[in-house]
Amino acid sequence: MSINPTTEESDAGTYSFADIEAKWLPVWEKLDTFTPVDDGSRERRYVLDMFPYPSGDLHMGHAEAFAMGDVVARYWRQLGYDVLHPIGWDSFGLPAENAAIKHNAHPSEWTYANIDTQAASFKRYAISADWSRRLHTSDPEYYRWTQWLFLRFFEKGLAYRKDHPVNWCPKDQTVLANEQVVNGACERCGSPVTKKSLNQWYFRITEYADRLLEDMEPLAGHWPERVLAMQRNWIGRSEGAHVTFTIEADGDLPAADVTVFTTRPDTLHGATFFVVAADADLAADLVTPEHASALADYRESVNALSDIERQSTEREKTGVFTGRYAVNPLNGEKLPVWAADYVLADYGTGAIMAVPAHDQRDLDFARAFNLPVRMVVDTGEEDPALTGKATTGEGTLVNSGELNGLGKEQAIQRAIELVSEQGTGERTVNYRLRDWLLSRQRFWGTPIPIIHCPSCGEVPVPDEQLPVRLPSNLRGEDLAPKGTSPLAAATDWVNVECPQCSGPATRDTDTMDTFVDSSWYYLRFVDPESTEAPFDSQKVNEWLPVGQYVGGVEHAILHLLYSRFFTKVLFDLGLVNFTEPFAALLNQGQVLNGGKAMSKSLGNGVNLGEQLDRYGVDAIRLTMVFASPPEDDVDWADVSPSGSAKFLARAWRLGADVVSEPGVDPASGDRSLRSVTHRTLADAADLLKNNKFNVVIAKVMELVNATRKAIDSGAGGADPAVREAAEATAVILSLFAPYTAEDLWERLGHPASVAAAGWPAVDESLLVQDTVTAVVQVQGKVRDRLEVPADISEDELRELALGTAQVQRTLAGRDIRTVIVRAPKLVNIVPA
RNA sequence: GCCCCAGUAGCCCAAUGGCAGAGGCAGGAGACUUAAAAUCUUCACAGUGUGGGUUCGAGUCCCACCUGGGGCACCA
Repeated sequence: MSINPTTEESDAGTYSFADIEAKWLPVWEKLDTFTPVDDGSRERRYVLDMFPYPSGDLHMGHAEAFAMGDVVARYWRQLGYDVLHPIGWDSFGLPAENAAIKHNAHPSEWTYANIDTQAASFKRYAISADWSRRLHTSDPEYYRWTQWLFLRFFEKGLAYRKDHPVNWCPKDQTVLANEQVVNGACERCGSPVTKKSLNQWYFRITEYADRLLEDMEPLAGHWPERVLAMQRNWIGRSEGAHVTFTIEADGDLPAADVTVFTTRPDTLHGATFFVVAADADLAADLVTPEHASALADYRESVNALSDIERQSTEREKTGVFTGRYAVNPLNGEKLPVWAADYVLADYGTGAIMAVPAHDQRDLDFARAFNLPVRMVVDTGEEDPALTGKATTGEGTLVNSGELNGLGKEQAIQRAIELVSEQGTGERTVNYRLRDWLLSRQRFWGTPIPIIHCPSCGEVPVPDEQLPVRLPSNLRGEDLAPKGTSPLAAATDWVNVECPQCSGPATRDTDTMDTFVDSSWYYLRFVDPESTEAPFDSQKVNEWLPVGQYVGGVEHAILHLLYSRFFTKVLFDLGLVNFTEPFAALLNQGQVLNGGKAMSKSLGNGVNLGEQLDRYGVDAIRLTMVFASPPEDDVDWADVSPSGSAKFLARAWRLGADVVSEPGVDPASGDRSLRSVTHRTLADAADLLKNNKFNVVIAKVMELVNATRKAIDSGAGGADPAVREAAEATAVILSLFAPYTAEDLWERLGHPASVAAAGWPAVDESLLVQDTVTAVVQVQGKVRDRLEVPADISEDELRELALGTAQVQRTLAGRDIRTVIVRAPKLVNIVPA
C-alpha cells in the first residue's frame, strides 16, 4: 500500500487517497445528499459551526472545528433525522478594508475572492453542508435585514445614542465594545486602548442582564461549564443596596444627595469616609473652590494614565479631598468626601462609602491618607487598623447601634430594612455588564439605517427603502481611517431628504459592529432567500434552537452573549418562540504546534493545504478528531497523520477481502465477530451522544483489527459476519473519513452514498455474553477470578467465591464480616 | 485576590465507584522479502501530581495543597 498521492498505477489493492477524492467529489455534487427535505416527515435537527471569516484560505483551526461539526451532522443523518447543516461567511470586517487600502481596491474584491477560495476548500474537505443556503453577511440581501432588525430594536428603545467616554483604538481608528478590549488592549490589533468621549450607538443589553443570567440554568450540562462561568463573570451580578448620603451645603454650594452602591450595608457604621470617582462629573460638581485646582490637577494625572496602568492592582492609592462632607444616614456621622481613581465612574453609581476595616481597597486608601479605621464586624481576627488586612468574612456586628450582635447576613438584611424605613436606601442588584457599543467608524460594515434631520432628529430609514447600501464609489485610500467614518466622504450618499419632513438631512455615517451581523445569521439559514422578512418565524421555530453549535472558546463572551441577547429581544418582539439560540455548545480546542498556538512570528505554522496534499483529507480529518477529546487542544507535533492514513488504508483493504454478496443474512455468521460489531455500534452510539469522538475512532480501530483477524485466521472472508463488520466499519467511518468510507462502501457492492446508509440496528442479543469473568476480592484486593454464567445469581456467586482455595487461604480461618456481591462481575469478601 | 478546567506509560489518550489499559504514536522482536518499503503477528513500559478523608472497594466522590492552562479583577 502507499499513501503517496502520485502512485501511478492504482490497482484494486492500493489505497490512493488522491484517486478516491477525485472520484467521489463530483458524484456527491450530483447526489445532493445534504439538503434537508424540510417537510416535517422526519424529526428536524440543526447543527451549526460558527461561520468563518474569509481571511485567506482555511487553516488548521477551521479543519478541526468543521471536522467536529461534521461528525455530528453526519451521525444525525445516519440516525435518520432531517439535518440542517448550513454554511456561510461572516464577511464584513476590518481585514478586508485594510487590504483594500493597501491594494487600492474595494473590500468586496478581497472578501469575495477569499470566500470562493474557502468554499472550494470546504468542498474538498467534504463538509456535509447544504450549499443551497449559503449566505454572506456583506450581501445587501443579508444586511438589509440586519438594518431591519436594528430598526426594530430602535423602535423598542433598545438601540439608542449617548455621549460617553468610549474605548478607542488609535491604530484601527475606531471605537470598541467593552467585550473587544482585552487587558486594556484592542482585541484585534493589540494596541493600547484609550478613552475618548463620543456620541455613539448602543444596544441596551444591560436591560437583559438578569435574563441572560437566569436563562443559563437549563444550558448547564449542554454548554461547557467554563463558558457559562465566563458569561456569569462578565455579567457580574452583585446583590446589595443603594444608600443615599446627603452632602452638606458648603458656602455657595448647595446640599446634594449622592447614592452609593454597596454589597455590605451591614458595615454602614464602619464607614469613615466617602469616595467619588475622580473622573466623574460628580467630583467636579462637589468640590469646593478651595480644593478645585488640586482636583483639576489630579484629574489630569488620572487621565494621563493608560487603562493598563490604571488597572494595575499594585498601584499606590491616590486621591484628593473635595472639601465636602457626607452625612451617614444611619448614624448622622460626617464623612469627608474624597475623589480617587480607585472608584470607577462606570460601575455602580460612581461613588462609595468607604469601610476601611472590611474592604482592602478602602483600607489601603485610609492608611495612605491617615483616615480612621473602625471595625464593625468582629470576625475573631486581629484589628485591621493594626494589621493592614481588611477582614471580610463572617462575624458579629459591633460598634453598630442596633445592629450589634447580629451575624453578617442578618445584619445586611436588617440594615436594608433600616434604610428602607428611612427612605434613604433600598435593596438593589448591580451588574458589571455595560451596554453594547455598536457603532464603528469604518467602511466595511452594515450602514446604520438612521437619517439625522435638523428638525426631526433621528429618523429611521423606512423599511421599504432598505437596504441602505454602501456607496460603491469609495475604494483604496478613500477608506483609510481618519477617526470619522469614511462614509462621510461620500457626500452624494450622505446628503438625503428627511423621510419625515423632506427637508435636507444626512445619513448616519457609522457602520455596525460586525458582531451585529453574526448575532442572527443562524436564523437566516433557515430561510436565506426570503425577501419578505429576515426569516420565516414558523420555519425558524421548527428548526431552532440549534441542536449542536460548534466553535472556539474565544467567543465565550462576545458572539455567544450577543446572540443570546438578540434571541431574547426577538422573542419579546414575537418573532421567535424560544429564548436561547443554542441548546448545546461544543468548544473545540485549538490546534497547536510544539505546545504553542501557530503564529507567523513563531514560525510554527502548519499549512492545511499542504497537509491535505500530503496525507489526504480523510487522514487529516481523522487525525483532528482522534487526537484528543474535542474540547482539548491538539498539538500537531504530537499526532500522526501518517498513522491515520495507515489505518484508513487498513480499513479500506477489508473491502477486497469480503467475498460474500451484499444482502447476505449475517445471522449465520461468526458469533464472536458479530458480537464485536454490535458492541462497537452500541458503544459508538453512546460515545457519540457524549461527544467522545476520539473514543469512537478507537472502537472502530478495534473493529477493523477484529475483522482483519477473522479474515486472516478466523472465519474467513466468506463469512457473512465479515461483511457485516466491514459494512459497519464503512458507516461509522463515514462520520470521520467520508471519502474512504464511500469507496469502501462501493467495494462492498453498495451504491452511493454511505452517508445515507443509516445507522445499523444493534442486535441486543449479541451484546450479551454467555460467561463472564468474575473477580473475587478479599478486602478490595483481587485474589481469584472465576468464569461464571452471565446470569448467575448473587447467592450462587457468593457460594462459589467463598469456596475457592485462594479465598480460603487468604482468609486463613478469619471470620467474615460481610460479603459484597455484584453479580456477575465481582465479589468482595470483608473479613472481621 | 476570586472563579473555571486539567494532571494516568517516553508521547497523545481510554477506563457507569468494582481486575489501571481500549486505541494510537514512538520503540523492540518475528513472519513475508535477495534486501528494503509496505503488510501481517507479537512484546515491553505506569499504579493515576502530593497529603488527608469517605467507602467493603477511589484514577473516579469530598477537603487541602502543588503544577499547568483559561477567565475576571481597585467591580465597592
